[in-house]
Amino acid sequence: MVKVAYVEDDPYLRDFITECIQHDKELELVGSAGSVEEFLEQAPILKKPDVILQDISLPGMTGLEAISHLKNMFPAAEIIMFTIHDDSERIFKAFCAGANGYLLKNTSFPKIKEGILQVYRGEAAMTPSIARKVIAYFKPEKKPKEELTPRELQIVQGMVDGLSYKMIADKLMMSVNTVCYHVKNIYTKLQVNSKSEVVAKSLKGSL
Amino acid sequence: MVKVAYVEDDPYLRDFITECIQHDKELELVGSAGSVEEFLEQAPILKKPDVILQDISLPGMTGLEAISHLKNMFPAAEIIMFTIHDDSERIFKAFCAGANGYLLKNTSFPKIKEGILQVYRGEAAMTPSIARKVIAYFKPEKKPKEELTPRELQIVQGMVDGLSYKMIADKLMMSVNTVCYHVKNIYTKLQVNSKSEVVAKSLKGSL
DNA sequence: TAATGCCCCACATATTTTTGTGGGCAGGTC
DNA sequence: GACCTGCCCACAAAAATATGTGGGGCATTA
Repeated sequence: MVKVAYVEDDPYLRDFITECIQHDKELELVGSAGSVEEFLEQAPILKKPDVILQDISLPGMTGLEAISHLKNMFPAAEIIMFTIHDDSERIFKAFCAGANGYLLKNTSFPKIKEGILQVYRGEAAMTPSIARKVIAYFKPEKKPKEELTPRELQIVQGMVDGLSYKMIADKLMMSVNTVCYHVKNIYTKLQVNSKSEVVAKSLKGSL
Repeated sequence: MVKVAYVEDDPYLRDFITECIQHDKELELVGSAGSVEEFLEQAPILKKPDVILQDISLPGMTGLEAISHLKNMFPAAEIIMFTIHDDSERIFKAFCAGANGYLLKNTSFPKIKEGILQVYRGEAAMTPSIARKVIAYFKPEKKPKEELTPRELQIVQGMVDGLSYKMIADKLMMSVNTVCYHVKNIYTKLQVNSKSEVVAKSLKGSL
């Protein structure tokens, strides 16, 4: 039996989901609250949940803010965000904060259960359209208007690696003067004025 | 009918999956090959696939290398990687290269079909254990053994923003000498020797 | 009290980076 | 041929960075 807790301020939805959980042979409802504060109050007397289904829009503390508190109170519990919000910012914040699931509220209960079992098994659970946004994060940004030449890209890589011009020169078998020559062209193309700006731009923009 | 193509060198698996596709009322097999090269040869005479199921380990060109070629040949097609490989490097590369699905080979055909329909709808499809690895990417790395002080963090932010020491000094209302003082401490704590290394470390490690 | 950590500042010097000028070569295009 | 692009190199000088030394103040802790 997977022990599940659920934090949700909409009483109708909370009743519906808790009923479904209680009637499921593989799940056990161990807690339910209309706000994070209420749930954290109950926490000391609850069986420890394996999985917490966590709404985001709540009175008082938001579901996102709740994550670190929940992780403190129940270190072993998996957290699934359950919400109408599908913006990348919230998705990103939830996963960074420690959630391992993110389901939209139009998800059927069988799919919710599937997600609960997935995170319980150490996997992740996402509504497919959320997954799409997650992997969009990895897609390279549009290239700068003026592309860097192969040699320039090598210089940039040396910068990112923390090498001085002398070290880049040694590595690429050229003179320090040639490094300076390429650096100047790179600065013009990227519209920057310092080495650290190149590094920052490179690491942020996937050159 | 969703038009599906499948590239797979294992003939038994290819036969099994193609048979399943051919017998499914919602899917239409429009192509099948034992290697990328073979598939690209057939391409001009194929109906354009909506979804390409793409193995990674292949004779000749790998499935990862194939992605850009496939995107060129079939710009509108969605690509699902279908493979035994579950390492983060291949996952990362596949999504960066343009895939929107990544399913492991132990996935049942009904789940494969579900993934095909998901990407066809503009969503993403991932085996849940793959999804876990994807969101692990967002988890903050462990903090450095020695934490930076509040003032040091402000200096680091100035570096990341591409500011010179003089500009950081102006912004934080201190002298350039004080900036140098803090920079020196930062370098010792982070075990680096240059500004660009701090920037790189900061952007890679979520200080 | 002393020790420690954080913050602040000055000065000095060596090294590195930034920017400008000048020169050359090779390959491709018109 | 002339022109463009990319690559290579040198020299010069100003600015920025890196590193060392010395000094001070304040708060906390033993």
